[in-house]
Amino acid sequence: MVTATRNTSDRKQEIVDVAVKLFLKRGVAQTSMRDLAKAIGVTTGSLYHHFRSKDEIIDFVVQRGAKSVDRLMEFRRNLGNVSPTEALRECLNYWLRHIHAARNYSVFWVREAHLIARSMYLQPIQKTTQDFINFFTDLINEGVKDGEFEVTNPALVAFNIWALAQEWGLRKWVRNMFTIDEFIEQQTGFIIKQISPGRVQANRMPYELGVNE
Amino acid sequence: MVTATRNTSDRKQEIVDVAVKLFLKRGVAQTSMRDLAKAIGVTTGSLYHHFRSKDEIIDFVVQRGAKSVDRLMEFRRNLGNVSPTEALRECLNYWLRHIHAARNYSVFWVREAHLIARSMYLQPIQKTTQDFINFFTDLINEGVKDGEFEVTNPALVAFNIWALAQEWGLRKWVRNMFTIDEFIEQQTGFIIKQISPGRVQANRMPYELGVNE
DNA sequence: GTCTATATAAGGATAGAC
DNA sequence: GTCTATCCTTATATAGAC
Repeated sequence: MVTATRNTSDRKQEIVDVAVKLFLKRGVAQTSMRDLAKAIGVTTGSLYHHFRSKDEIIDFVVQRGAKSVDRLMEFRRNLGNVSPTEALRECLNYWLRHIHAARNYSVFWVREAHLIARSMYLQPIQKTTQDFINFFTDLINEGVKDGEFEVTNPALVAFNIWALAQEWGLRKWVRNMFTIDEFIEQQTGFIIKQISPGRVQANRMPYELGVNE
Repeated sequence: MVTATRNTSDRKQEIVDVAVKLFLKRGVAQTSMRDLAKAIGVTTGSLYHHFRSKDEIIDFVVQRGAKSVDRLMEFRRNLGNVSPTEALRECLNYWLRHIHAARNYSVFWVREAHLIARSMYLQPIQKTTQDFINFFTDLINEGVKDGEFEVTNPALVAFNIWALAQEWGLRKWVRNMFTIDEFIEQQTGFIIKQISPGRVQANRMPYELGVNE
């Protein structure tokens, strides 16, 4: 460090960045203000100059993550008037890349939503999740109306997208198994195939359970 | 309570059961021995009579969860010589019902694997996950050999099964959206459709990305 | 087997010097 | 803006009585 003092917003940013890294690695509860200070190379006193409490740091991170679905919606609007299939492809690509690139910021707070359960954090987290499910449900419903998709329960597909994105962000072992490009390409293929019209004839169909019936 | 003292193994069981409930609800780190004692209606001194440490309680729970994949494999062996499609259907049904019924026991430690990261817990957790992925990968590969399935990357399908089961167990909001029966039936349909041979012709196929290519 | 009381450590937060 | 020093609370864990 060259100067004894620094720009406030720089330091604030640094605190948040390092905090997120530690939160993701060890969990929010297991990351103490002392740990955080040590990782940055300052003392706790300094931390409390920039943030009034640990909660305020957490809140800062949560608020940032909560904006991600808004950006997804904006992305979809900017696509303009494309077919539902193309919109779905593009949005899947956008979202999975977003989760991959920003996994430090976007994932930990979903994992820990219940652990840091206070209304202050829970409300934006629940809203974000709900917005996400609604967004993809609507998108798939458009395709159903156009006849491009055929699916009984669009919300379940939306849930599946949510689930696979979350797990991709959370689990390092998955990211070691596939590249992000493979992952996106094949998952997109799977999702599209799931909801494409036309029954796929399996060699046997031994049960009364029909597909999507 | 009728008697002042109780059977040791009963109490041990009770401690573990209540501990798991609290772990799932609030997280391991946020569950103190005081909380646990209070929830059971004893004092911490009593807890330490049955377990030498909090870690020993956690370990007990983790070990129990680690057995679940072994039972899945046993279930599959007992199915005998059925077609891969039927085996997949049955195993999916078995696993999702297991996760649903035992979600308190089977899910929390996967969520918190990184948070309680010590080699002592991590090793069985990683092994369990790996066994699970390998199990479904093998099962799908059988079907590919028989021509019942057609898929480039069976491990990715196995991952998807893992992901949707995990999220089902972890997220109450999903369980409010669907019944477990709906969930199993439709997810099974999705998975089978994903890996069934034959291209589904979408109305448009605007990209160079082929399905499973 | 369970209790009370307490040792010991760790974490959040603050006061005040520089 | 950062430091040192410290308060206060909570947590794990133990000792010893009943």
